[in-house]
Amino acid sequence: MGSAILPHMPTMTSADLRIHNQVRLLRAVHDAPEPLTRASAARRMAIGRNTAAALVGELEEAGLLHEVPAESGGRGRPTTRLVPHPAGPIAFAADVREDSWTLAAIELGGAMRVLDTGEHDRTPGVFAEIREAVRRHATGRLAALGIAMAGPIRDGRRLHISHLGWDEVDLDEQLGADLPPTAADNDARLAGLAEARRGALRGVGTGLHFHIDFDIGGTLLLGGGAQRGAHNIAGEFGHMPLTGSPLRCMCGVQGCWSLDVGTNALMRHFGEEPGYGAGRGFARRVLERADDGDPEAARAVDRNAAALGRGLGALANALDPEAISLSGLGVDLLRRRRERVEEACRAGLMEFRRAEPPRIVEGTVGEIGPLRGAAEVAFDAILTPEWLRRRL
Amino acid sequence: MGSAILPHMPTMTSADLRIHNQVRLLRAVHDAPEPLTRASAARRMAIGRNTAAALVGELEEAGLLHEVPAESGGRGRPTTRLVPHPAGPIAFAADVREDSWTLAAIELGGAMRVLDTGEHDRTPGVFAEIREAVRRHATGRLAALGIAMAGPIRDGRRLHISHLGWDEVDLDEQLGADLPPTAADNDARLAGLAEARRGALRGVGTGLHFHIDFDIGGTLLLGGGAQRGAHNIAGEFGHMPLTGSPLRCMCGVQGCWSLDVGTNALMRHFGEEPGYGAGRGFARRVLERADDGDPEAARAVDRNAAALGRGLGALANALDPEAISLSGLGVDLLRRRRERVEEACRAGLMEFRRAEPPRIVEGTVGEIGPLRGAAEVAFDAILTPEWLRRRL
DNA sequence: TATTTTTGTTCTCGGTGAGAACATAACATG
DNA sequence: CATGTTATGTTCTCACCGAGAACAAAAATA
Repeated sequence: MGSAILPHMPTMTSADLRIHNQVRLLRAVHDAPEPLTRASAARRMAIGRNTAAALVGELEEAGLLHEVPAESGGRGRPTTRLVPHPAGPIAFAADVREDSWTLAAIELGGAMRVLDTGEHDRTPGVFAEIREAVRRHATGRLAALGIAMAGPIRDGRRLHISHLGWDEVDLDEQLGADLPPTAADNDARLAGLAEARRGALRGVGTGLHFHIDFDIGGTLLLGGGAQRGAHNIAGEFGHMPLTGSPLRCMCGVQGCWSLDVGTNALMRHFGEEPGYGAGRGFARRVLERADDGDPEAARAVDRNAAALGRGLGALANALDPEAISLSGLGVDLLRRRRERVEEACRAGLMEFRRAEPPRIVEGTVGEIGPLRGAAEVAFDAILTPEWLRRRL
Repeated sequence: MGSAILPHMPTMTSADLRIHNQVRLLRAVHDAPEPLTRASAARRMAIGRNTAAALVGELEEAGLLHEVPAESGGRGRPTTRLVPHPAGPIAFAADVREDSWTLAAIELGGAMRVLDTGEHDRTPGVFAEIREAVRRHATGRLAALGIAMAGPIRDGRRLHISHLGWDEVDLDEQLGADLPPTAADNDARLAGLAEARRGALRGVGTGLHFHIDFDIGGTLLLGGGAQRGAHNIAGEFGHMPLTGSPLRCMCGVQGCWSLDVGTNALMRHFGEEPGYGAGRGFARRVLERADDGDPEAARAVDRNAAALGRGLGALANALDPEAISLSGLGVDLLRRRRERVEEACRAGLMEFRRAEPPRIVEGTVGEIGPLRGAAEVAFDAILTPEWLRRRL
């Protein structure tokens, strides 16, 4: 009783109602774990089979959906599966790591195919490479582009990626004007969105996802969407002082959680200078040594895991998630030190929350989380009444 | 491009479309800063004047809206103001403080009238008093009840209020079954909701509100709604370790922000035992002495303000609010130490956020924030297609 | 071969909001 | 005081929608 967000209540005519239902059908096809038929779509959408038939007919006419004979499934009249139309919209998704990039194509329903990858010199010149790759692979079906970036993107277009030395890089300027509609977002957020749509947090009303690499970043997930904030730069949970570090962070603040969780913290434990690039190998070796019984490596991993748990507990007090998923190094920490993470989390929970702590789970989308999430935000731009009105 | 929350897309027929528009009109009347006319409602809703006339006619017939002659406003045919129907729904709102309670009635549009107040003995017996007061004042118009509580309410009905010694108090049990549909929520969250709907955060897409009394609690506000969490117990930002306190909090965790912000922190500064009741007077006297130049009182207020700002900075990194509003002691701290709060906030912001920090503003709803918020959640339950379908 | 099950197709019905045209009632101007 | 202007209200027609029922079709089962 009493929902968190006031429902969006747009102006609507009968024609708008039709578009509304066409979008619902496309969204249902896109999100369904297994292919839909007309009758199953009608049931899922609580509409008549006549209405479903009309919607499917119009979307096929518009080159958005297609029907192919379904495998025989027992008694009853044979039916068809609803699949992406051969001329239907395709989204490109790009994932920009700090020294490499990947471009993939995704169609309605989520099937993904990697088109191109490359390395880059850590300058904004990477966007020229991506632009070129998009141009090379684009067809008339290309409808939207999603881009995952390893850092915050203020207002959706101003990049601040401190470990690449980028400050106030303007994405629109870098990409130029001849790309399809483009949405860029932070890679940790997109990884979280991927878990919410197609991974460990599917169906979760309130969730948190954290990606741990050199440091930790994440996103608050609400009803299948990611909380972006006023300027699109929410999610920097790693830059909250949750574990009492006396050190100054490279973000400009003292005491960030990121100083205690992630590869940088492992490196610092051994007196190494935190940095990027070769650090991942270092973290891998620390984990291996800890597995092999090296006490100092074990201590470093213990502290990382405890710090992770402490922060998760604090965030659970504030945001009350049903589940928390982890990716990157978070999966490694969880597999090796689940009890320690959960114990530290529990210690950070207010007394009355301890009987029912949030579930802490491994993300299931894996390393393609940012790419998968970029695909989802591209399709979010497609599966709208506005886009469909222009297409019909 | 790409909204945070996936839009809710319900099944809809022509009849549903009508109900949809009737709800939109009622919501518009409820939320408008000044009374609407038919023509202004039509403009605001982007519908024809004929449709507006039909909607108004049906809602008048249903006893939900009424038209009274509007004051003459220049040239043009005289029109009418849309006002609550004399037989229209009324919401009751109750605010339960730790030793007193208030009951008020609110009609569509937000006009509020206090019906009853009382003191209570800090036991759940207060609910019998409220039940009795509701019964005494109820008429056939009573449609919903909202209740503000000074503590978390798990799953909307299980109360945990540590400073009253309540643990696992079941609200449904306490209230009985013969009240109208009831929504209970935390007072800090309801105060935030009040600011979002009718106060300092009106129109803000992403906001934070904090209420400071003995400690600090708040809520994340998104699109006019409050983020509740999986079990309705989000918002305990005060129980995150944002300011490095070594102390153990009464919530069961070490290092909570609430140990450094609020009346309890002021009391502790002077070696007083944190507690409730008389503490507010103590806080008032500390503020007055600080105003009068007492150096120790000034130091205590300085530290409180600095701790407040530090925590706000950390939360701004994580949640990226456009604005942050404060109530209770927060208004006092802001008025006296705005520079200190803002400076500490800025120091806690990541470097690239400092050019555009979130606005920090005084809440404008005032002490009736929780009551006003309780009224809003009660009306959220009324202004729905489901409620309207039953009513028509 | 007949029956059952599931899905597809056709038809009619009643709902909606839009837009245009006209009507009404005020105020401003000459 | 008459006329024109402005803003709103009312009426009418139109074209859109989805629902529900009935019937048709194509499979599997008995």
